Amino acid sequence: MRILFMGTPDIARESLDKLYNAGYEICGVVTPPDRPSGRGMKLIPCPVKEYALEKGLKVFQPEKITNNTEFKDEIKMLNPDLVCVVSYGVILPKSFLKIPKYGCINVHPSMLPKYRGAAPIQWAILNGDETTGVTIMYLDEGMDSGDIIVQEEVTIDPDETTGELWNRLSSIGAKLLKESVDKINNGTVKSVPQPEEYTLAPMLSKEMAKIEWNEKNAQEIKNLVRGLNPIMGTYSFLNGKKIKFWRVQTLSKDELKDKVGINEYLKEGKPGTVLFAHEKIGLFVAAKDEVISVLEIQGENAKRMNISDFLRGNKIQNGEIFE
RNA sequence: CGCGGGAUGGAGCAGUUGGCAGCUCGUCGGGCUCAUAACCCGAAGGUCGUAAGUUCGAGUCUUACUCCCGCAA
Repeated sequence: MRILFMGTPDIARESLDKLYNAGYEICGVVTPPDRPSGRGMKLIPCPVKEYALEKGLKVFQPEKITNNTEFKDEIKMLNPDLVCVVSYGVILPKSFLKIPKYGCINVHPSMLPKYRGAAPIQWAILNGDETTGVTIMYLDEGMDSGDIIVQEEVTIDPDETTGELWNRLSSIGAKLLKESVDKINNGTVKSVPQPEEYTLAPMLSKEMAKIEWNEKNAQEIKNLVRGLNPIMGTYSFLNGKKIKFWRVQTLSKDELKDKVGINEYLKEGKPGTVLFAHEKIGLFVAAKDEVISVLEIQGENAKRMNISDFLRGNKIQNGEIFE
């Protein structure tokens, strides 16, 4: 079985590794072109390309796939039996999908048809879902709309971050992909069409990362923080400085009162107000309803650190306001 | 050569026009307390990222390098 692999990030790398180690012939690896990124605008190869180079696999980096006959001809020459796509980031045209004998299959980290699109893991956490999963499906011309081969559901821990869930789903995805390829290989594969009703998980936008204290309640803020960790982090301004929150917990005002006693801010602090700050106890900020306890934080030009370390060098007074 | 910030005891920070290296916390020893996010007394711990230069004298000024962070992608 000759497999052409297409993918970009680390979640894809794990799947590729699984197939490679299972002994399948990887006849080629397709990744997007290296783009200048990061500090200094250096060209940094994506994880999948890195892996492919390590293993001496043939790498293709087409600028585009639609209307790219040169690339399609190259792929036809490879004569792959199956194409496996994991987070490649581009919708493939029909003319490409028809090339491999067994078609193209995809690993999608959600329970399709829920969360079609670019950011299914992030949205599952942002929405505070209790479960999500991984789907292996055939690719068709739509976005994540093809027939389902297999799905596995997982529960989401209330404190789990996107990064943590991402890692778990990567492993499950790799496992399911390998099993699916096995079935295709021995001819026992079955698939069913997706139910009609679907939801989308669109790409995240930059603006989402700012905490709107007046609009979100404590649980929503917590979901935002863990949903954007470690993709971009959430931020808020304190005295004109951009502060990022990486990990927070929620608690009620009564619980905070039991912990630190009553003070004037706790009585009438508006959302965003620092209700209590102490290097040994923590940083507590008023949300619309309850209280946010900040556990991991990052100051301007600083690195991430736990709240105690941060408060040692950055004195925050009760009553200061995040906005 | 995309723009900018930073590197100072174990941790987080301050250090003014170059002139004995400081703060909070932690650590160790002692005291007080039923208790603590408590308090009191004492101690240890730094060749100030690396290399060179200016100077009587550099954490502080100049140059190069390494690593970290933010923006932008």
